[in-house]
Amino acid sequence: MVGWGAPVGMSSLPEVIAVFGPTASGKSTVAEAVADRLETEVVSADALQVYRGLPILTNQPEQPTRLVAIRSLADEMSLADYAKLAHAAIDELVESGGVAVVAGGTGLYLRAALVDMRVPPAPRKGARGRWETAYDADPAVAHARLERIDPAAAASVHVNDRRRVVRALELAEVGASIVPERELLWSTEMRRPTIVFGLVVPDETLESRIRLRTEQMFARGVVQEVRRAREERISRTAEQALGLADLVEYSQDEAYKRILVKTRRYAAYQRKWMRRIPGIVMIDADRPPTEVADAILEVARAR
RNA sequence: GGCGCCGUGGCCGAGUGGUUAGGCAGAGGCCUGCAAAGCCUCGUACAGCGGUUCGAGUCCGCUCGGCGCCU
Repeated sequence: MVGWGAPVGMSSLPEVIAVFGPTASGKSTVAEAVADRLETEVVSADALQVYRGLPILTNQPEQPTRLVAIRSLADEMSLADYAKLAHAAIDELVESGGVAVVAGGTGLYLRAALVDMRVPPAPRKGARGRWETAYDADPAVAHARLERIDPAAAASVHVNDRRRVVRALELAEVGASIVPERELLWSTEMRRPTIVFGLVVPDETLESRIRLRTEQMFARGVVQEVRRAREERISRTAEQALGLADLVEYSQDEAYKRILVKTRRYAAYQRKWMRRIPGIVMIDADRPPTEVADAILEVARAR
């Protein structure tokens, strides 16, 4: 990958092996196989699998995986929280076993796990609500205000982007900025020696896997799962789980269709991320997971 | 066979004489504490043919297709 080289003639592995790919590409199974062979564990980089209570809907892996089911549905999650936990998990695995396997579905989370992005501070108490109110009163005025106190931020955040205008204002107010001093999101400066693999699956294969998985979700009882989960408070972040709203607002048949459409869209989104990850090594994943895992280990060792 | 209704871009769906409806899907881009999210950009379609008109998706006729009702 970058920043380090293996001694010539020696077979050595990077400290972190990351696996990324679109939903239903077989990420978790492959990652588990890789981890098994290396006698280590998988650290999940998935914004929704962190929640407990929706194992079917969020397609949580069967094998115990780090950072899966660690939060209750009432909790909010954030990039900064995740990054801290991910770094700790990776460090622990590397220190004890020499290598950690990171498997991601959420592009941003995967990047945050691998790179040391300096995530700007959390909003001060009340700041978020205050700026949201201001924004709702008049977006143009809010944006103009941002322009005065943080021109760079104003230039990079569109007036219609409520979330970011609000976030930028919270930060500008305390002297920070939503605009990073250094581009780290796409940086090749990893925290540790790392190699990232991208699972490549043909369109038709992905489509049929998505269908199969969605059908299985229903067969396994997502409807009941969601109904039960809905009885309690669900945080704004957990609320975004794909299908969570559809399953209560629409008939089962209609919900199935919507989930299919959204899952496809999500897969396309992940593929875009995949293409942009610097230094990513594409691996043909249109074959049994164990073979994919072998291919990954082979490439990783050759580095 | 007769009568009536309908036929809009991949889908849904406004529009009844004179600027681009809109939504969803799709494509491209952005993204630094909500990322399975959010934001930006991108579509000249009106079943076909003919007619009326300065001008028709919008009016008239015929044809085709669909639905309904009646003999």
